[in-house]
Amino acid sequence: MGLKLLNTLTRSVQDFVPLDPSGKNVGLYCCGPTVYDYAHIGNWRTFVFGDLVRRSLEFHGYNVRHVMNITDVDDKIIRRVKETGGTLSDFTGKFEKAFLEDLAALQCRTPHHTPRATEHIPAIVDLISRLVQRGFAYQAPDGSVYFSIQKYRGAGCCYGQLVHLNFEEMRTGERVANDEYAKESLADFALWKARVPEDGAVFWPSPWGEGRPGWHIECSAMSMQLLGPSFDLHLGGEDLMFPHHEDEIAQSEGTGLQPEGQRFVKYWMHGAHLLVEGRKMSKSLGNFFTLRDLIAKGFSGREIRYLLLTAHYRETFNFTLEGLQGARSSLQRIDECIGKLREIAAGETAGADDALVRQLSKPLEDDLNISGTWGAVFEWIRETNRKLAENSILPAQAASLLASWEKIDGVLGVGLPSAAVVPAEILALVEARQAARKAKDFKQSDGLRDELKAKGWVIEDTPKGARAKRIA
RNA sequence: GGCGGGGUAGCCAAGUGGUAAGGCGGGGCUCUGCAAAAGCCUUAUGCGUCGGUUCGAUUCCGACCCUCGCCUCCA
Repeated sequence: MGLKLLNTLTRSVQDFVPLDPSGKNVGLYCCGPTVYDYAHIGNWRTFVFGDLVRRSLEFHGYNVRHVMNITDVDDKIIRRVKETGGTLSDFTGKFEKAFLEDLAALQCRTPHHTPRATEHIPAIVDLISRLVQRGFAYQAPDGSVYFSIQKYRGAGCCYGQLVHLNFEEMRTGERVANDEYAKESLADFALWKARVPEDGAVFWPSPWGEGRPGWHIECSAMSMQLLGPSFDLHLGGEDLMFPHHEDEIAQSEGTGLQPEGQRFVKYWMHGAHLLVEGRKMSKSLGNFFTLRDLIAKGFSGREIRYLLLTAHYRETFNFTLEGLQGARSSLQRIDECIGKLREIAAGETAGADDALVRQLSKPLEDDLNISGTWGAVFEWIRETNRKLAENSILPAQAASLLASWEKIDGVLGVGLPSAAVVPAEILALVEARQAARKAKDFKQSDGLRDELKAKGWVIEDTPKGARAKRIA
């Protein structure tokens, strides 16, 4: 069975069929960060979701080309650069670096390309020029260039495919008024923003005068440059459906570069937002966390990743600190079982158990039902523990189970627990305690146990002897 | 006002027209000198409320209540 995904374009779960006639290569574009600050846990949910999509595609044997943009110029960035007094690249470089570090901490596979908007100004200008030539864009009296929804629609193109908006009934609130430049129509959006004094040193030359790219254009320019005018998948948070992705479709398909009958993007996917402690994240509620905040509280990227991956990507997820504690316990349960299998396998290798791999991965095929896969994983863990308890697993079987888990973990990405290396000093204390126990000097042995605990190691007395385990 | 998600045990969360996965937490047990660790077992006659369809509904239909998101900063 193949992968099925919910396509926002059709609002239905569809079989995933790549555009590539050979059925092998897949182009994947994930809307990346705007680097004006550290990404928060809500942002991370979406990026981890993107990683799950990529890993799922790779699990199914596709050769994925994964692109994630770095938006390093926008209103917020310009404002903050001005406040800090540094240069644009110094400012954005810091947050871009942090972003990539955090992405790695969450055990996300690194995208093959992470293009920066500021390094693609020529491609952006070319794209806008083409839209102007084709009559879909115009320069307004304020010098900015806008995309005309009306002209686009007039040419028989459809605007409003991802969300069903009734433009006649749209509320024209403050935000609209604030964004009013000199557009011909309210729905038009900026492709090129004319330079204003507040921009400081942030501007580039263009056929329409000095200025900078609008919000959506960099994604169109960079995705089409790296993946072609028509590619397979485009992902983002649900809030990006409108206007960001809707506008991307318009300006990308407005170029007319797509092959006959092909869309800019075949499958659009959107990840739901999260709540933190049951409430919408906000700084004033004190439930606004960056990844760094959570790591400072003692949680690992791996634990955070696990928690973010416990719920289906299209459901609002309630992220809590209590949940993170639970994630730690759940992961330990997996680690214990894998650790025991490793001891039994003792370096032996074997092929994966295909039936088991299929059983665990099957739910994921249905629009990434990861909860179903976790359910299957834990059922398998329990069954394995039962066999482990009765000593009925042979080394070759253990090796095969490990190989199977490795395959599944290729999608889940929670990693295999690293083989524990117990320092000699700790080992000596464990042995001393064993000797004391043998001599029935329990006062001494309990003292040694306390000493080990103080050093961060807990003794695990098993029928096969004592063993030290680091306290998480 | 328009559009779109949700309401399943103490918490998190799947799922199905035929009688509720899984995780955390709790409880019990095994092991142990005692513990700890680990493991096993257990934990919803019930799926927002009220009606309807049906042999049968948590699942389909209708109404209502509550909640969240988007409607030009947004993951």
